[in-house]
Amino acid sequence: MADLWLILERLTNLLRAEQRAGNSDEALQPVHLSSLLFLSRANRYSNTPGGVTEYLGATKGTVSQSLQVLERKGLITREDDEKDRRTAHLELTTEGRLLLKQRWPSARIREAVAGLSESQQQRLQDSLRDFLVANQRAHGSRSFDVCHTCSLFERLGQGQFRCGLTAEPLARAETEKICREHEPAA
Amino acid sequence: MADLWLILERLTNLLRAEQRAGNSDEALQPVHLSSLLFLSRANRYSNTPGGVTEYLGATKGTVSQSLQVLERKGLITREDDEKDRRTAHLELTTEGRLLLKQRWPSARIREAVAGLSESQQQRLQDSLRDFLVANQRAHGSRSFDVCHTCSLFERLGQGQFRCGLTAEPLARAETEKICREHEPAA
DNA sequence: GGAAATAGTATCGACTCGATACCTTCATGC
DNA sequence: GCATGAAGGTATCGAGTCGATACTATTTCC
Repeated sequence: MADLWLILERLTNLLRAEQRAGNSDEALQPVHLSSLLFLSRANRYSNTPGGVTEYLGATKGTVSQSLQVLERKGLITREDDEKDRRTAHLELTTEGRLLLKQRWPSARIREAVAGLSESQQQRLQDSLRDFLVANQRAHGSRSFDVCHTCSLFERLGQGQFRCGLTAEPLARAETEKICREHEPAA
Repeated sequence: MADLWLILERLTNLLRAEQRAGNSDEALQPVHLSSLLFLSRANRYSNTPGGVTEYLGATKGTVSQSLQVLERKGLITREDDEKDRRTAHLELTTEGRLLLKQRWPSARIREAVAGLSESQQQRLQDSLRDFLVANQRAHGSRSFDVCHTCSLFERLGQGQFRCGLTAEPLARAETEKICREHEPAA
């Protein structure tokens, strides 16, 4: 299956080039866009510098710098955690949200996907998910999936939900967000 | 199909983190690895600074610098073109070939793929190819495929081949390489 | 209450990256 | 021919990534 590796390689270069393109005014790097995207969907356990670090797979020093850039540009805000004073929670500003909406997904990617039939899109999505799951199994890496698909997610009935890890109640909106502690079902 | 974009995004971050990891001695950036990979498979029309530039989708200035780094590290050599004195052909040194062999594809990616069944692998490969073709159709971007699958490739019989674009004869080994001028069949 | 783990920042050097300016060499028109 | 423009590259600048190392402040564990 030597070809598969080549295709994966070509795909990443292509998507990355796509992310870099269309940077009219602000000089946003791919990593900035990815960070904004992650933060816009991360739940309260994950929207921290550490969460972004795990998601991107970079070192915490590097991510710390990138987040400072985003803050300086007015795209995110930082709010100290109430309980753990070492960390902080990052939220997109209105400006950050607008920028993300304009830039992601890129027009070119959107058009390329639109060029596929419904069934091709579904097959692509399923295949990629297979791959992510295989990678997660092989290396125990984080799955970074939405809260309510987690094996630790608990339905208490009457529209009440709870996280089995922290034992804290979860608001409905929260259950749709990405969690860094997500455990896929066996 | 909002999920598909998210998965693509997650995949690129993952693959990129993979490429960055496992940099023991040499501090090779993902872009360096991609360049080496491309050059190791590019035919004589494509193993130039311009070819790498198109493949990576970066600007020629940026690529020029990266190639200087690779040359300084002794991973590639440069040989002036005989006919067009403006350009040069880049080849991997023995050291470059060895390094590429060790680092690509990364052990983690290999293991993740190995965790998929034969049919899953095939489906993934087909799906990704669909996507690349769709992108190529939507934007007329280069397909960067191997010579002998090109619509301009000509079989002259008796093991003789020719490029319909340059009208030059092609050695058998050459027909297996990647060409920047590749045109997919309609 | 002290030691160790955790979350993050500060700083350094090599490198990416886009933009701009520039240099050769080739192609085209006349 | 020969000028003009196009094409392929390099040089340089500034902002930013990136890993490594060192550091600070908090929390957790015993």
